[in-house]
Amino acid sequence: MDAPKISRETVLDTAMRIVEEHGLAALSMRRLAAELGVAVTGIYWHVGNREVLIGRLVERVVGRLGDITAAGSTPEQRILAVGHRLRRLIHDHPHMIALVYEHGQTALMMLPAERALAQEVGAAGLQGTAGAQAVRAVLHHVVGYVLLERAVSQSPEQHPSAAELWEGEAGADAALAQALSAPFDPDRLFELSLSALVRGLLMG
Amino acid sequence: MDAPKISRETVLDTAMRIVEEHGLAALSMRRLAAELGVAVTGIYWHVGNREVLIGRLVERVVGRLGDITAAGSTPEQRILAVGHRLRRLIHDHPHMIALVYEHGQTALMMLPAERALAQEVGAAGLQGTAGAQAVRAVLHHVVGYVLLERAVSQSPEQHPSAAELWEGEAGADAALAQALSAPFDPDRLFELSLSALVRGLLMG
DNA sequence: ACCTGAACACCGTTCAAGT
DNA sequence: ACCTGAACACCGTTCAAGT
Repeated sequence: MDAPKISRETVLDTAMRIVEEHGLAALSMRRLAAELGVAVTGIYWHVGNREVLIGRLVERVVGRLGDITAAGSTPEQRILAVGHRLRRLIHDHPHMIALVYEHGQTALMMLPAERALAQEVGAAGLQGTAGAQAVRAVLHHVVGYVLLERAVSQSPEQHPSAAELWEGEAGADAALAQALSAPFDPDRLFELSLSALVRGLLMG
Repeated sequence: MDAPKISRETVLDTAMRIVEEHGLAALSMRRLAAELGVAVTGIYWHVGNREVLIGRLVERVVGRLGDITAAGSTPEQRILAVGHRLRRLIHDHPHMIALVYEHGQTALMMLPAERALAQEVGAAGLQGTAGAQAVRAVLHHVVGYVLLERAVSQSPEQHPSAAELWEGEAGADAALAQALSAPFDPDRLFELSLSALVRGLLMG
C-alpha cells in the first residue's frame, strides 16, 4: 500500500454527504471513519477534530454559493426577484443552511444577495445610509422568514389549541379570527409580506 | 428516609435552571442527577427519558408566557408596539426560545402576540383573509428578525471580507457601498423595517 | 413507590506504536 | 507521512435489585 487511503478532501467530501443527507447530528467521527473505511483515529491526522471539520464544511458551503442576479423591469420587481431567489437557494439546502446558521456564518452566506440588492436599491434611488438600511431590511426579512418557516413547518402538528383559541371571537373580528384559524400558504405569505416591505421602504 | 428525595417538579425546576444558565447542550442526565443529589437512573422514574423531559420544559416555557398588550394611539403605533414587545420577550429568554424553536413549537409561542395583533389589525380596518395575512406577516417578520439577529450577533467577528467586498464600487453606489461596509444598529434596523412593513401592509 | 448499581452501546479525543 | 489499537472520560438508557 503506497498511496494514502484518505485525504483532507475525501474526508470533507463524505462528511458533507452525511450532513446533506442526514443532518449535522448524524455526523459522528466514528460513522465518518466507517464510511471512509479507516480507523476512527485516522481522521484526526487530516482534520484536527470535529469542531474544525465542521468549520471547514461551513467554509465550503459559503464558498460554493453562486451569485444571485436580479430579474424584472422595475426596481421593485428586481428586488423581489432577488428575495425569491435567496429564499429558493436556502430551501434547496436545508441541512447545509442549518449548519451555517448554527455556526454564526449567516452574514457571510447573505453576501451574494446583499450585492445584488445593493445594486437594485441604488437603481431605485436610495443612496447612502437609507439605501444600506433598505438592503439590510430586505435581507433580514427574507432570511428571517425562511428560518422561521423551517421551524413552523417542522412543527409536529397543527396544534388544536391554535384553532380553538380563535373560536369565541365576536362581531367584526369574527372573519379575521376565522381566517387565522385556517392553515395558510407560506409561498403566498412570503410574496405578500416581502412586497409590502419593499413598498414601504421605497416610499420612505 | 420517608419523603421522596425528588419529584417531577424538582426535576423540571433544576433542568430549567441549567438550560436557562448554560443552554440546552449543558443539560445532561448525569449533570442533572448530580445537581439533584441522586443517581442518574433515579431521574428516569419521574420523567421517562431526556426527550420527554425536554418536551415538558417546552410546555412550561410556552405555558408561562404572559399576554402581550398593545400601546399607543393609532393602530399603526399599536401594531409596532406589539412587535417591539414580542422582540423584547424573545430577547429576554434566549436559551428558552432556542429550546422552543428547535422543537418546532414556535407557532405556539407566538400565540399571545398573534391575538394582540389580530385586534389591532382589525381596528386598522383589515378584515378576513387580508387581516390574517397582515397579522402573520408582522409576526413572521418580528420572529424571523430575532432568529436571524441571534445568528448574526453570534458571529465570531465582523468578517473582513464583508468590508473588502464593497471597496471597488464606483459612482453613485459608492456611498451605498460605504454604508454597507459599516456596522449597523440592530435596534434601528428593526424599528425601520417593521414600520416599513406595517406601512406597506396598511396601504393594501 | 422510589431509588441504586451494574451493564450496554454509544460518543470525542489522546497517544504511543506501527509501517 | 499516514494509519492503527488501546485507553480515557464522557454520553443516554435498561433492568434487576434493593428499601
